[in-house]
Amino acid sequence: MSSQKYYVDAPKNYVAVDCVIFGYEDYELKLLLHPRPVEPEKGKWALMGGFCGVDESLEQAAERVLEINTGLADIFLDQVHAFSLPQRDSGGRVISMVFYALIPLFQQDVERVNAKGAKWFPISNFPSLVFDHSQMVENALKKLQMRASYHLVGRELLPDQFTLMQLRRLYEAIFQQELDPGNFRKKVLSLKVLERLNKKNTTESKKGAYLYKFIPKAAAGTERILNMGITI
Amino acid sequence: MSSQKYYVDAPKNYVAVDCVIFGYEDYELKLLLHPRPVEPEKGKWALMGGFCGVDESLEQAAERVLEINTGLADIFLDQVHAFSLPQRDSGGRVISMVFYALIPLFQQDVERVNAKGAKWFPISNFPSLVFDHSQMVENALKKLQMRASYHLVGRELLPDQFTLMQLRRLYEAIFQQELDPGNFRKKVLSLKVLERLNKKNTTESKKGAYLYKFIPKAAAGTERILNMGITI
DNA sequence: ACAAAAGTGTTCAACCTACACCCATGG
DNA sequence: CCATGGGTGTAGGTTGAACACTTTTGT
Repeated sequence: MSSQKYYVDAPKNYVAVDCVIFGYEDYELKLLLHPRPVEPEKGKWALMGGFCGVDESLEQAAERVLEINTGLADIFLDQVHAFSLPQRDSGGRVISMVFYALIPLFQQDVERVNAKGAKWFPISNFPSLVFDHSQMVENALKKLQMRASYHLVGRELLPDQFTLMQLRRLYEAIFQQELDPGNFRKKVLSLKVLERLNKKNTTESKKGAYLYKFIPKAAAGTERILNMGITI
Repeated sequence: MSSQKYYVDAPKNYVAVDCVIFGYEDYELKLLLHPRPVEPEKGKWALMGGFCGVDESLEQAAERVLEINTGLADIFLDQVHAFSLPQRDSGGRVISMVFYALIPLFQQDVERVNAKGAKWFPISNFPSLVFDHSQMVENALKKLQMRASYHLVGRELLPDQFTLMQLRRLYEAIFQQELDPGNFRKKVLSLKVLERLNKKNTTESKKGAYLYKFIPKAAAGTERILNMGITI
């Protein structure tokens, strides 16, 4: 079927994906950047990206970019926005689909990440980026906040087992604001998507805090809205 | 700058836009479809679409498609999702960006719309569509519902002046559920984005209802969330 | 008179917010 | 003993859902 040539006269474009890669460490939301490996603007800080081949979907292209740069597969990915102003890339007319990815930082392939000079930056303080990549980050963060106010996002960013304090600190990092510990606990537990384990973590507090894990998606009840007051 | 040839070896793809065009009439949300004008699948019901040229953004391409088919410019457009499975279009590998558009139905160019057999269908009952277009409609409706629960969308779909009943009927059409007249009125007015005029519409009720209009965006206060209970 | 929509008010439950308070323990 | 986080409880305000009630007028 695709051997037929229906659209021979139609224009073709370069199509790329750019990945806004989020991780969480040291109570901070982080962003993975690398020095752009190709001209133009070679060497300047940029999002990781690549062209979309003719036999792969945009999602597959983004997975490929992630796998090459972090060694990780099976990563949460979500479309953010397509950037397509004809002059956005000084190297040519490239339509770029932005994805954001959520990476469990502790299980990354550190050597591969470091190999080409990639670095994690705190979301609150990262260098200026090539082209429209800064705007891509801004859009991606908004979309992540949106998602985080509807779904608990810890599953993709935290270890399998975690304390409620760790989950709260993650949310504080995502929304850049402090949250009331007691209220956060009650709200999150009311969602009934966490299971308390019979273990305690005593490294981060004297008393020790119960560890929780996410109920497997299939078994989880209907998730409810988490009202984090995001108005767009 | 774009005369430089940086990306000569990179793959190129056909890129298209498809528009999910929403209108509102007779207390129903409607969808504009036309018989697909080209092979393959020529003649079957489809969204209006077109290829993205090398000198225009995706948004400009969508505006062009809209202008050609409805005669309207300056239409509200919002990106929905990019569909890019390699086999999604049996005519070739086309990456398609879906937009939804909100059209003030009463000011459309009826002749132009009818010229190529286009028709408005109620959102609750439209024919099956080519390729993945049905899924595009589904995604677009969800996105519209999302937007409508954050922003009052009447500005793009209703006449300049309208009654609160008309606005409520619009929301009932978008969310496919009845809304309490009293509560809707209170909620909407509390947003402080409507201005009551000293005129009444007496064609839809015996008593007559005040007409309202949207406060111009610049002068409007900060819009607040309209909680229509949408969980995604 | 009656039906239908306009417009206002009231009640109850649910929820969010801001705290206070006790518990456990490592230093 | 005291600072820190763990965990529970509570008082007050806000909001949404359901619904009662009065007003107005065309038929």
